[in-house]
Amino acid sequence: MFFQILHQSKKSRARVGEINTFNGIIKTPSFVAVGTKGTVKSILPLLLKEIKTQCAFVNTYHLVTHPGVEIIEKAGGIHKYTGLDIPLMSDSGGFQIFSLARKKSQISNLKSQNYNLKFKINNEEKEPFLIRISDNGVRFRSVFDGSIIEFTPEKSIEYQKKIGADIIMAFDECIYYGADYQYTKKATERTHRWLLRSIDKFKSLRVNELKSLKARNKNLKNSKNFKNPLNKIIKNQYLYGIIQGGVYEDLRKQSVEFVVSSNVDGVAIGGVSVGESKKEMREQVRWVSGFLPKDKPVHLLGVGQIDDILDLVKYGIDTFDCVEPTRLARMGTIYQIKNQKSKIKSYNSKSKINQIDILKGKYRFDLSKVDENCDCYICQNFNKSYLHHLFKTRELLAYTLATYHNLWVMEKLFEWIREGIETGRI
RNA sequence: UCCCCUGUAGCUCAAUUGGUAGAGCAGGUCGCUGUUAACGACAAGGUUCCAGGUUCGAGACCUGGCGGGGGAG
Repeated sequence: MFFQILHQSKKSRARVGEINTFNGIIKTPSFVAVGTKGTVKSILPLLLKEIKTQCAFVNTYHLVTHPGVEIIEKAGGIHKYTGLDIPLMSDSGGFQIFSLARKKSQISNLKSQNYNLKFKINNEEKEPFLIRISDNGVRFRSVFDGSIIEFTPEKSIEYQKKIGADIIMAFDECIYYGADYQYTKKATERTHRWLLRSIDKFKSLRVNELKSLKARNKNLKNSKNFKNPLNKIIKNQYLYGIIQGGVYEDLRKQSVEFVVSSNVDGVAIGGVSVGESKKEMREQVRWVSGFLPKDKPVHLLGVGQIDDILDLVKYGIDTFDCVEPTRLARMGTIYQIKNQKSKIKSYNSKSKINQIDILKGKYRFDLSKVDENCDCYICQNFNKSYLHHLFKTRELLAYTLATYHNLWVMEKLFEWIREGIETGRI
């Protein structure tokens, strides 16, 4: 069974569960570390094991631009290619419609079908990375070499099949913040059509695979080492559909209903954390929370910050991917576990975790532990002054130490949350 | 003792033929939510070594100090 709920909270929609993949089990609620280009930046895969990171998130667009999906497939898939031997999810590339556009004006140009191939940033003409969105798909420019790449739902699925992550995403359009109702409706409906095409492609690839496997089996059956790998091949990837709908309640509800009723293995909520306020972001999740499936895992794309997570778990979110702990770590922001002895009246994530900026001058002479209340390798072995020093002198180890610690704290947070649900506190 | 070079922001350096000083780094503050991110934004910071002089006007030119570097004896 791909997903099962082990404990359902009576206080909220929060639940403790398990996602079963062929590369391991993910205990949920869980954090998904971001490893866009096939690496959780600055962290060796073996350290991820130590941190107990359960799952990582790679990006199809980035892997298509480099090194290309063919070579990953040839290497035996993303797990083998990268050494990331934990469950992996891949994003479809849909987020890049938002993130590579950068400028609203560029989207407006796209909307009005006047495709300016150049746009200005600081009076400098730039080639756009997002060239065109149409019903068929999207044309991007590679951030690696500027070459033009086309993404359609079919291609995204094909790419993701070759990459070989355990959980893959249907191709969607991450709608920019500030889009009007009309555009949001149009884009959301397009995402729905893309979902059906993603599912069709996903199925047909599976059928083809099955056929070729059966053919191969005929030759293999008599072999001594033969074990029936059919199941593994047939169900080695799971497909999630993505909910859009922007900041409009009715569109969000239409979207969740559409996605949940479609034949997917899990659902993801997209189009959040694109510049809206926290309140708006939570609202968008709340609107759909009552319609989320009970028998399928629910992923929230791109969230969260420490103080977002608990509330969203209560809305029924099982997994979260976010660059926050890893990016902040590289920028010198270190999570700190607050003194657990202090009385915590209302149980929330913020009351548990703090942030400090290790680059601040005051840490230069501070020999205290990076985090007094943390038992990770970093906190057992290094002090603030040393970490500050590594950052100020741009020593590469800085990024590794900080990322290790932040991911460790993230895992702690989710451990508390799972425990809290199991013991009825959440 | 003499000769040459030099002195501008905490540091390293800019500043057209003299038109009342700019940048990088450091220091400071802030930001980062499906990673174009070991990133980005902002603010602050100077009686241009001192004292005279030339000039409408000097960081630039002149004189004399003082400090630094180099060379010759």
